[in-house]
Amino acid sequence: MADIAKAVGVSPMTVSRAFRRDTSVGEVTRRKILQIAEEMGYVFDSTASNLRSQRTGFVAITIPSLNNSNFADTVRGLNEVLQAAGLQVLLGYTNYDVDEEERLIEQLLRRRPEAMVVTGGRHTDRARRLLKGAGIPVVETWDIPKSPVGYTVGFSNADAMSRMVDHLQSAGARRLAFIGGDDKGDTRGADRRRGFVAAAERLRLEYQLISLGSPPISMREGARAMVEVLDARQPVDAVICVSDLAAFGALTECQRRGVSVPEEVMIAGFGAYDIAEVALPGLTTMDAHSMEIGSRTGELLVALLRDGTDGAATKKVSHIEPTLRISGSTVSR
Amino acid sequence: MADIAKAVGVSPMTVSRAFRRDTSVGEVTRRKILQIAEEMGYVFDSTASNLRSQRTGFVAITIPSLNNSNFADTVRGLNEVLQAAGLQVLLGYTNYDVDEEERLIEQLLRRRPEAMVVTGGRHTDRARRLLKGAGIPVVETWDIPKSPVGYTVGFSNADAMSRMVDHLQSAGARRLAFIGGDDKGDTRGADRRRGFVAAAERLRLEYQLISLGSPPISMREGARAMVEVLDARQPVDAVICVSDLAAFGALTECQRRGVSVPEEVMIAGFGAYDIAEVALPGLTTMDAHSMEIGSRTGELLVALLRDGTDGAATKKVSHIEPTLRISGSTVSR
DNA sequence: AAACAAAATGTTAGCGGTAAAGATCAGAGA
DNA sequence: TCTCTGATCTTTACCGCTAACATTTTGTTT
Repeated sequence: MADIAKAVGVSPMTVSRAFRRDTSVGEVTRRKILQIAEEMGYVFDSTASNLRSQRTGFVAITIPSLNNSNFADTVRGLNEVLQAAGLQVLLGYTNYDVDEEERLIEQLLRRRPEAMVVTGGRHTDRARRLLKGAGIPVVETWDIPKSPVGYTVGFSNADAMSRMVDHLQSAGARRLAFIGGDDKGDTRGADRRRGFVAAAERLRLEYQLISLGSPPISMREGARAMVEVLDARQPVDAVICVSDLAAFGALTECQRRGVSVPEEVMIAGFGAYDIAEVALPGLTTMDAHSMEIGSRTGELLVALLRDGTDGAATKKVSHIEPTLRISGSTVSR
Repeated sequence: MADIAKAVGVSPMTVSRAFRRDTSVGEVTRRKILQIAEEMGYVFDSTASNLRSQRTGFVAITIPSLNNSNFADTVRGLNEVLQAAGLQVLLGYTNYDVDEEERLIEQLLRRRPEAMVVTGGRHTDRARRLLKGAGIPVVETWDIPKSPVGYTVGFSNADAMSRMVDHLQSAGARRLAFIGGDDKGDTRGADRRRGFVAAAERLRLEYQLISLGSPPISMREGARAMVEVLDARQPVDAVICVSDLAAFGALTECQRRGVSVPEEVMIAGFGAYDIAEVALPGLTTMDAHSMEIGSRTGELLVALLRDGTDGAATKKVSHIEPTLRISGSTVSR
């Protein structure tokens, strides 16, 4: 900046101002400064700016896995809003592990983000302490924790699954199976299972639980679990899967065996992946509005960072109600 | 740090040292410093460290879309390697637009990343200038550009598609169709089409090109394109799609109409998405090793950043040969 | 005990921007 | 003509850490 200042014949401070929109610099001067800067191949150095102004323009987010298109959609929704507002997303990847999450949160806080987004409501004590002590807005997504750290943008996985069971019951299913991962790490999956069990008992339906390995659950594993279900002694009327990927795997396994869906067995998924719409028959699923979770979080943060935390118009909890999408895999036309 | 130094009774420099592993601090002192820091709720400030040491630990990457699971896999592979090496990925999202890419590259360079990864080999002149002038390792991925900016980790999309055409010809196809997006932005898609056309002409096969809208191409659009193909006057033996998603859409459209695959029409995709393996019949596809592109890029960068650019053992171009995965959609069992 | 090497710690001076407050200047109004 | 105001620009100091170099402490050898 000093070099540019010398070349243009102004003070470095004026050059600094020229690179920001909000400040008062003569239009002629600004243009000349930017032009000379471009000619000199100068690229503004945010690291210095960040330090002095104590503002980084970072928003950090931790997600379990980028592999999962639901979370990828959330990141996409978030990034779209934040990138437009000039904020840079810092992405961290916990691999469904709360200890890894804690490490990651600390790493990310060192970068002095202006806000922090985490997936889910379960964290280590130290992670909670770090988040609370950071003095920045914190948003927990994809869940409605009992005792949230800060803001929440999400829904109840248990309730959503409960509604799915209601649907299957009204579609005529009496004997159910739930295909999901183990409890370790994936709280959302575990919540869905809880919701399933609660609803099945409430409605006095027979049910069984098929547990796969650790998440993320893929299509192949869904197919593998369906083998187990179909080979079991007691028959089932409907299978609910933690995700549409598993559900699609289950569906193909049925087709491979000539088991007709939904006549002999109904199949439901979760997440409204593309595959649910395109599969034949279409998969009944619960649309959690993954992308909207991200964009709503982004909008919340942009508002908070613009107006300050004391802005009146900020609810602590944004509920995003999942939408049940009924399709051919649970209802025959 | 000054506060901690006072509390422990050492100089701030020693505190600074205690937070880094490489430096010489007495084991007792270090432990005490870290303990007091934890008690005081201190979180290391990277922004200051970055400025003074002129090292940020950032690696920036631009990708067309996070929506596309191939690119998401690449980011995952990259992030896994870099996160393990203590580097933080800065993600930017170009939306298949070179002007947006240019803006993004400038934004990212302001953060002073230590390396930059871009997708594809087509950039604006200014973007090339920025990349070359940044004085950091640059890697272009998912392509083998004629005049690369720096390093390359990728493959020839045209050659890969050409091999796919060879396969279909040897499987008996004589009349082909190619389903892809328009040329704007998606160079990889355009390259695949070029490869298709070249191979079809080399083998003297009849062919037609079906163009969809702008990328990313989804399953639904694949189905829509297949309608066009099946309704057309001239029949085809085989359809090649730019991606497995479109191919799966095309497959379901065939099933909806009772057109048997591969007997009446063969279908091939690209990208080795999960769906290719699980679909019934399985989709013949070209595995571009998306995740390996990311992890290889990560390893290259870690090596470069450790040993410096002048390290002898660094080839400029890493070719990752795609693997043809033949499945039921092009060969009947 | 002297001599020396290695390990541990301290001192000084920035890294490249910008907050805060002050200085200058052109044009408007009295 | 003079004051005043807002726009434009400058001065000064410092953000929180660490490179580079200086110094002290500890341990080892003869």
